Amino acid sequence: MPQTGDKDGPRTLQTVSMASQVLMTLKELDGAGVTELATELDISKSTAHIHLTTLVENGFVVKQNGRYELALKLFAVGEYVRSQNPLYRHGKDQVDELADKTGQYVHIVTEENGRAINLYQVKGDTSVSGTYQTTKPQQRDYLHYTASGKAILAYLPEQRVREILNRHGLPGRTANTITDSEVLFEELENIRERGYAYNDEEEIEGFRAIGAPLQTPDGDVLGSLSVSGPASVLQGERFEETLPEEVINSANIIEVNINMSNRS
Amino acid sequence: MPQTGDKDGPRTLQTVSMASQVLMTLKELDGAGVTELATELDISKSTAHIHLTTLVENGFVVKQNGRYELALKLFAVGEYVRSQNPLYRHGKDQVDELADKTGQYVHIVTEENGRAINLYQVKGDTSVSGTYQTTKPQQRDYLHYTASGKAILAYLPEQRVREILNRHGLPGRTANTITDSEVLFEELENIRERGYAYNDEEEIEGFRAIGAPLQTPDGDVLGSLSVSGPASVLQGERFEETLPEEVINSANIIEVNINMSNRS
DNA sequence: GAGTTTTGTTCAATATATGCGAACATATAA
DNA sequence: TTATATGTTCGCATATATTGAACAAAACTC
Repeated sequence: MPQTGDKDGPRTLQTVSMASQVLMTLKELDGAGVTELATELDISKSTAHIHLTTLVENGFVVKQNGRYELALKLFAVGEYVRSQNPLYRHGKDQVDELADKTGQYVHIVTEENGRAINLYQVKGDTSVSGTYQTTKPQQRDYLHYTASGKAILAYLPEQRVREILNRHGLPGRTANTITDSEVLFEELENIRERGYAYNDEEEIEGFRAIGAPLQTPDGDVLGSLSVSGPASVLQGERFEETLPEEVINSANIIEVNINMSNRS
Repeated sequence: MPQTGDKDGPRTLQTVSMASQVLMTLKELDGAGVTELATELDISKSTAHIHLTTLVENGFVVKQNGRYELALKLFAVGEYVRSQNPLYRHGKDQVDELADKTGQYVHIVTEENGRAINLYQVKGDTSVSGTYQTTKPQQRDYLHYTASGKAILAYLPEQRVREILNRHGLPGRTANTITDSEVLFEELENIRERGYAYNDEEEIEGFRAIGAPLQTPDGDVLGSLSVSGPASVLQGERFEETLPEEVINSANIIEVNINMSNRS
């Protein structure tokens, strides 16, 4: 059958799509052997083999003690991609500064294909130490249960928000996670009125956050800046006045930095 | 002709190799349009187009204001790859600590396909501020003109070192860069005797470094740990005694951490 | 803001690269 | 050692990638 029944929309190269799946499967499985991969993707061993060989030849996969694993080249490429990102380039210093000032976690987040990408994060020195950073950083990257994510959603065209919800849904995480789209839209309305977003233990029990959007002069969201920490610290006036102000301030500075760099 | 004249060694999927080239070309060009890419890779516009479309479908490329660029998904994948790396997992904390202690730059470096990969780096607070970090971090990643790189080469089997030299050569950077392979092999001998490597302005004028290998109990090199800073600071007893000791100490701790995690 | 050039996208046809299974090779287990 | 699983190579049939040409949409130009 030509171009398998998939309703892929545009015509695509199946071999390349398979190669992409191979990469993502190696990520899922933390590396794999030929047979394992073939089973997982439901292809023949020979096909799995030639895919892996090709990816090795191109440096995206390495064969390490008998297993095929994603290569560090991907890390190098990824670093390049981040370094090209304007939000990262012009926001990094402010993140460092804000983390210093607040002592909490500070993140710069952006959105791609409806998912959150953590461009840069720093742990201020009064924020939870002792709580170990899990090795798998929570790259679970939904937008609806973080302050950064909601700050982005709030300033995205409603149409796009609906698309994202259809695509990714609103999975729950804690008792406070917003899992109903009507509730979410009300929340986004509140965020727009307020100018920044709260996360009140919606992702992790005991963790709160404040997130402000980063926008272009004509109102497009580029991403967001957030501060997060234990609910015991982010509370009272600090949570309602001081921190929001500081986050907004830093966000404004980043916005200015970006605009400056766009003038020639 | 089946499998074009290329002497690729093993049989590979040309479509996938082309897709890889597309990705790397987008990196080289900092993004490109369809025609530009087609010209660069000497393929038809339609082929370039379907490749790009496929990579977009798979999330590795995004179309941003009319140009195709590498997607942040690659950054996310790259972060995952790094997080899986034992050297990073068990070395990061030591890097932070050593940067604190010395006040200089500290790097953890490893090798892949004969090139250096900077797994993690931190700038201690007394190291050059004012000198701006260039936006393109010097991911030029040759092994022969850095302390980290030479520390790795010194403990790699000579056969592999020769392969690497054949593959990548010994391009010069400063007046001090070693560009002759015989000189390099002598230097590697010295490093083995000493137990650590020096970089005396071989990469950047005015910059020195000290690098120690990170090895498994049976002598395989996993990577290296290095401290670097201005030649005006890295000099005298500090350069010859104190810092080497501190680097070696930290390196040993990392080695132990890794071994611990391999038991059971 | 019409005309012109460049760039992006779609399509049908054909040659060819891809995916498969079977056979062989190598590694691991019993 | 034999047995079992895993990895690798090969030839073949057929699905599929590449192409050029035609069309569409931008982007300049004046």
